[in-house]
Amino acid sequence: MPQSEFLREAEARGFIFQCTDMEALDAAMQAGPVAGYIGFDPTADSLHVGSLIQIMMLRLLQKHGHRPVALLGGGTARIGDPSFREEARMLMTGDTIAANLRGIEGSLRQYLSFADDTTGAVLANNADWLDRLSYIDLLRDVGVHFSVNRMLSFDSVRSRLEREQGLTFLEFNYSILQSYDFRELNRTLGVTLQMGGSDQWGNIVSGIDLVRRTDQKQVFGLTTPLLTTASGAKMGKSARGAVWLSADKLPVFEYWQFWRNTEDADVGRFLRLFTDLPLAECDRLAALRDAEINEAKKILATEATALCHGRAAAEAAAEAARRTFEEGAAPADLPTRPIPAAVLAAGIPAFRLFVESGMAASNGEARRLIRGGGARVNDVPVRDEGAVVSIADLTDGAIKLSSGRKHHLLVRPE
RNA sequence: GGAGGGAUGCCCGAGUGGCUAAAGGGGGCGGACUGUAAAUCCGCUGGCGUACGCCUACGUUGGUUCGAAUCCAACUCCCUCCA
Repeated sequence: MPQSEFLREAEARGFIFQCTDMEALDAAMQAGPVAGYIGFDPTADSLHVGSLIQIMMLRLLQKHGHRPVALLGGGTARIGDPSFREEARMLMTGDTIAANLRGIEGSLRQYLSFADDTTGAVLANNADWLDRLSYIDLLRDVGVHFSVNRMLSFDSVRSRLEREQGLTFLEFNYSILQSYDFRELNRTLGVTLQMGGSDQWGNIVSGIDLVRRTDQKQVFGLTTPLLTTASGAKMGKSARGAVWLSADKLPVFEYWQFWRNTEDADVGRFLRLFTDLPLAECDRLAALRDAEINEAKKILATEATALCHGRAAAEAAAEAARRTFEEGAAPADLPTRPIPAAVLAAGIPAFRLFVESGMAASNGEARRLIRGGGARVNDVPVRDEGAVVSIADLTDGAIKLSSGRKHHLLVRPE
């Protein structure tokens, strides 16, 4: 049982999967502040829920008086991590990467304090050092410490070799660069801990070896479990794609809904991982049964959303959900879509309105939705495929469109 | 350099001349049940059109044929074995 505050809470909340040397790390954390880092690949212009456990881990680190370092892989993004991927990742251009870095930074700032003090978070970009590397120097300095035999034995590499897809030399080098990152952060920022998902174990251990061999220093690795939902699905996918942390890519209301729809069996685990609520409170909420657990889910949703988008936005989402689902009303804060008043005046077929408003991807999809009985206008099912919507359907200046039970939108003439 | 195998819809994967917008599964969407859960069951799942219909699609380009995802040729990429 660890003694340091950070490790104790991290363990109790379910953040820890494996540690390279729990006792020594525990001792180091009791002795003084530790700087720990996690790498984020800028593969999109926003992080998503799949990375959230890592962000929360950095947050926890900061809470207990240590320094979190977020490393953005601006350099390694140009290679792509082969770990457990079926195919080589697409190579990205510099412009794309730069735009992605900006988006990710915005999310990180929500969760971490970048204040200028001993626990202030630091944002690093490995492009700052990787871009300057000279190939020969790298081989002589770092390459000699890597055993190909050993690299081949890593699950991540082996699985790719056994597959038909193969593995390019480019990807094979990812682990070397990640190791180099660790050493670089250790040298410049005194970082002695790398954290990451359990799939990063091999890469993390490689970095630790490198630091020990070249700098004769002990550094640590700590991994989080791979998160799946209780029914086995990958965490972080919602009905409509990835659950983004950026409000530009996923409305706050949808983000709140994602957490609200957590499976019963996951409520306790998610409360502990993704909210700041005290453990005792998490346990109490998770113990609720049947319909009562819905209250726990609402708290989970509001707390998790508050961390990401701010308390006010989270409360607003909760209220919008309450009115939509518990009162069946059409509140003003549902997503709204403008439509030219003239179009509405002339009357528009319902299926077309669903397409225009973005509720359906094509006329065919909208028709199927109607045929399947899932389309509603102002909460009245659309029975007839040829039904026409017009000004007569305006209610309080808008028309409510629904696709299924959970997706609603207001169309407002302008 | 040589020999062989492969490329099918969002994904996996059948299909070896017309009955194929293409089996089956997964995923997704909708419905029922419920608690805005899970599990289960049912329907739908290329685009356009109210519809008999039209268009696009089985790696690329050409060809054979009344007719091709299916046959032929060349090309591209991937895999396996040999050198």
